[in-house]
Amino acid sequence: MDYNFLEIEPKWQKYWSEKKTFKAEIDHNKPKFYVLDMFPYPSGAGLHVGHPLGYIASDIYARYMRQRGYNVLHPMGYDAYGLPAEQYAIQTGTHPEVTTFKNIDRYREQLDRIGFSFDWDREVRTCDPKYYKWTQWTFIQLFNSWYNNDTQKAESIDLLTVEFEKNGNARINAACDQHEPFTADEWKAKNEKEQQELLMNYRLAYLSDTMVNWCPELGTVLANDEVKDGLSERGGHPVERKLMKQWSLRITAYAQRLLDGLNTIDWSDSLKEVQRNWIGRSEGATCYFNIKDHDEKLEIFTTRPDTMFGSTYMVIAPELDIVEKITTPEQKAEVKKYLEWAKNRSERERQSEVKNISGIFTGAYGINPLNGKEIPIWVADYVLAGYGSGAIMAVPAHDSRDYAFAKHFGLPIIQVVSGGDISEESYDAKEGKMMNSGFLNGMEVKDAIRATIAKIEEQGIGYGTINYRLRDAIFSRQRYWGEPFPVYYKDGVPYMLSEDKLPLLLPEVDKYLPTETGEPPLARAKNWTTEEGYPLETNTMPGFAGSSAYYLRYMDPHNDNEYFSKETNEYWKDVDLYIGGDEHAAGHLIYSRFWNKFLFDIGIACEDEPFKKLINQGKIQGRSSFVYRVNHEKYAEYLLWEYIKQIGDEKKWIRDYRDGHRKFDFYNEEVNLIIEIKSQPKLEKLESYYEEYIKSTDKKLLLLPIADIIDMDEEIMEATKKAVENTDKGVIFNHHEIRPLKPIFVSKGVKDRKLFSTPLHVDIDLVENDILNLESFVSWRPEFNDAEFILEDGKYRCGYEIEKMSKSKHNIQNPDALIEKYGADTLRLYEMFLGPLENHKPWDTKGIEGVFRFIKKLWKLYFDDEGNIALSDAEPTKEELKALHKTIKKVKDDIERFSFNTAVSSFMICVNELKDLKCNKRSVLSDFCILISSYAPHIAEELWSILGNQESITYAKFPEFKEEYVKENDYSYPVSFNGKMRFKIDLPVDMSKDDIEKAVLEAEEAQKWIAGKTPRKVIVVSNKIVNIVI
RNA sequence: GCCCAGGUGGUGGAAUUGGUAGACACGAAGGACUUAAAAUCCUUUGGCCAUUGCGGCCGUGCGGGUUCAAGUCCCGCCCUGGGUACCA
Repeated sequence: MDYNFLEIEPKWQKYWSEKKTFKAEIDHNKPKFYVLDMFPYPSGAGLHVGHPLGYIASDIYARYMRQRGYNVLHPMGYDAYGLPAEQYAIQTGTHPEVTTFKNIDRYREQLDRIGFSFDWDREVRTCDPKYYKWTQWTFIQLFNSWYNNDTQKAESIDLLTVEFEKNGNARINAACDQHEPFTADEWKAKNEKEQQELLMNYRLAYLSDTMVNWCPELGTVLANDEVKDGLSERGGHPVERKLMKQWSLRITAYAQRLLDGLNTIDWSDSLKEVQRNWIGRSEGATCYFNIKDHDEKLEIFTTRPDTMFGSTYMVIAPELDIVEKITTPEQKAEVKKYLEWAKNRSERERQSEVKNISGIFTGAYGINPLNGKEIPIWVADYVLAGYGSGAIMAVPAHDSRDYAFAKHFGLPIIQVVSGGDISEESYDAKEGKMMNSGFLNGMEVKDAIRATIAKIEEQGIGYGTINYRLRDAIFSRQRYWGEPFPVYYKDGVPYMLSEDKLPLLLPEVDKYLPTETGEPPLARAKNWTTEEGYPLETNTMPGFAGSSAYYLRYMDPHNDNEYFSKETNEYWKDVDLYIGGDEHAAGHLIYSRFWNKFLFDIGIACEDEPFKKLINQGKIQGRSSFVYRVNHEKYAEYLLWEYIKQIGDEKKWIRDYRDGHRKFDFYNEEVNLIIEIKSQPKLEKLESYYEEYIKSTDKKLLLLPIADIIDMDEEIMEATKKAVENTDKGVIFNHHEIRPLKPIFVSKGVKDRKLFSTPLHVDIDLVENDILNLESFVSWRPEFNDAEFILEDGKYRCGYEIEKMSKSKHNIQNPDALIEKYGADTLRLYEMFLGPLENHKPWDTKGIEGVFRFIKKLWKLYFDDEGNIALSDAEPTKEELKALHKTIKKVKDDIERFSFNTAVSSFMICVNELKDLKCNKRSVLSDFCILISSYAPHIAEELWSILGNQESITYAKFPEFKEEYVKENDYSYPVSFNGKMRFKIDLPVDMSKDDIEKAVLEAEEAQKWIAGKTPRKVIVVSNKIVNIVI
């Protein structure tokens, strides 16, 4: 019987699906284990080989844990809202749901062919009303909550209003935009609208005028993590700053908890680092500086209060209102000009520009509270309005930006921390003793920071504080294809729908574009109002809304009364293993943690952190192939240059490309060489053109007519020749190597190829081992029918480069084709064998053959030469047991430390050994079958049934490792001399160190190296190594 | 600039706690079987020198150091990839 994966694989996929083998149900007799993949956005292109990488790894882990006796939850679903389907809808009128569902079907089909052990009964789609009902529900809860900094958790807004009635806001310490104190009476005096407006400052989901990233091209705002380098992450369109009324989530309230939580979870250091940077905590002090001749104070934030004595000027961000208030009449005009200029610079301009130093003096002076010195106040756009208070005390001696600014405008620089030279650059390190700093002198920086904070607190002019870079998450999108907000407006004030009205269904619209008046597409919906006629919100939620808590919904996906039941949540708790790409490090993974913490606060979720262990699988990159097309012009130049090298000293020659005319490509003192190219004067002008030029120069003229290799009219050619011959200075140069006008491709190794050819992507299917199939190439690109190929050793060798997989690069590897050729088991094993899961690695199909050979070898262990099942019930030999148990240990260890690639090689080693031992023992092969079943489930199921089992191998017990089978009597000691391994000697494992030393020194080989000398030292490490120092 | 990860044969990678560097594969070369091809099997395969066998020297980006012993630890550099950027 041959290994026929085309038959085996669909057979077992059908079996699993029919028997619901992977259905997970609460079972209190078993420990739970939750393995989750980041659910995919179903794009139109389908899966390529990079997608399943993480899914295969998580599937192996899930299957392994089932065999270890865990109750495994391993669900899959779809992140179904997204821009591509909407863009397609705008172009074609097709409802995004139609496109999305079609893509989902295609994804499902592809996923099914790889043999994943998902519990498909739990599938969720974010665009399903039954699902987004709970996204809307959570939004209502966020709206109805505020964050209490005293208790460090979200609390009900109703309790807050009760407190306002009683005491005003005096005793409330909230994460809040409201700083003005008010009394209970003042609160009660407010009308409904005013109260609502005030409460908006407290709510965790709030509506406000916010500076947003507006993308005109996409017609929507974007979150900070959706903008890269001033361009939209999707589509790469320009993004500008704009003030708009938008829903936001007060994620900043959770900044400290999001930071602290990182210490409790098992994520990679680099990923935690990304999150820490994104949150951007900095400790420092807030301090108020008096302004000379003004009642106003200037609030500043600094992380270096210790350097306050070194502050020689202050800077305010141009956006701040206080600028106008304090500017002196003399400076008014200048400042106004500057503010105007700063305002009109777009965000992208500001970012892409080489750091220009700009700023203007306001005429006002601040007073340094520690030494009473008057220091000038400047306006400059290197200070950002959005961070801290938008104003700084500048300490040029110890901050590089202040330093550059001070140097530029000639402001004083005073060193206050010793230990660095500030003549060329600032000394930013927090090390050294204080100087020029009054009461701080002689202190270490750390102590000085503490002392300064104590001092300003004592004087009541400041306090120690913490700032975060994290911004609130803007939650409105002006799009159609997203969750509608459960919000209506009464008198311009937003109210939540009652929960029994959920889900608020996404309405039908005639077009998916904004309205003529610029309103979002939902404004096109008919009767988009409540029953009472109040208008509904026309924005929709962003992509991260639906993906922020899908892992919780998997626990109880069909529950229409609750998000998920308490029972299911308390059983499944949190995700034990989460696998996905690192592109979500700053977006999804922060939002999810925030969302989860909020649900935890309101008592819905029982765990504070959602993802205990997280692994980022690396991207699989494509390996593009290239052919090198000769650029005729450059080639001619190259040949010419080679010629020059032959005739003389090339150093005297200059290559010139000026004016883009490329008339005088090479020249020296006596001669101009001209390469005549396509773009030349009209025929009638040509003769006079050259004659004029020739007259104007004393030099000799060497003309290279390359009409025979580029399109040059014969007449023009003649005219050119004539022009040259009319003078006595002209020479016509003909190079014998110049080739006819045809496309030319040079093989990779041809000398100086880079100088005259340009690489061109070639479809990877036309290339094998970097050798191009010329016939297929020409039929792929008929326009190169008459092309000439410059070969090496009779072959055309292609170049290659590792790049992102994409259609335009012709390097897409589709898993379907590989599954047809090798089967899903081989694909699974190969993707794991490629390298460590977390590495980015190039896809290269060369290696898949080796894995396929291995699978076939494994299959053959169960059969004799005639192809009949041949299994023996005899006792396994010592060697067979050793091979098996070595592998059991290795595979178990490797899976548990997520080293999937090394487990595959230990499978290979084991099969090689069993094959050499001609092992056909049922017990050994049976255990091995279980070992490999998580990696290659189809072949394992088939062999498992051949072994006589009736049930699926899914719940077979993972074999137990027995030390006794791998124990050896002897260990082969490597013996090294001065650290260099010289020979090996077999000695009993339990031999004493003294005896080992003796035995080694007496060994015949040892004598050669000792060479009569006395060893100075002998190091014996039991069952490891012996080192002799001579 | 700053932060993080990494640098090992022709290629992907292995070496888990400082203890035999290059496991396992790919590719390449040679051979067996075959009319031939495919498939399969066997041998060799880090570099250099020696080659009649024995062998020897060098070698984990570079330069130092610690150690009986360094791919692994420490110091200083170089390079690659990623994140981030007037965040005070």
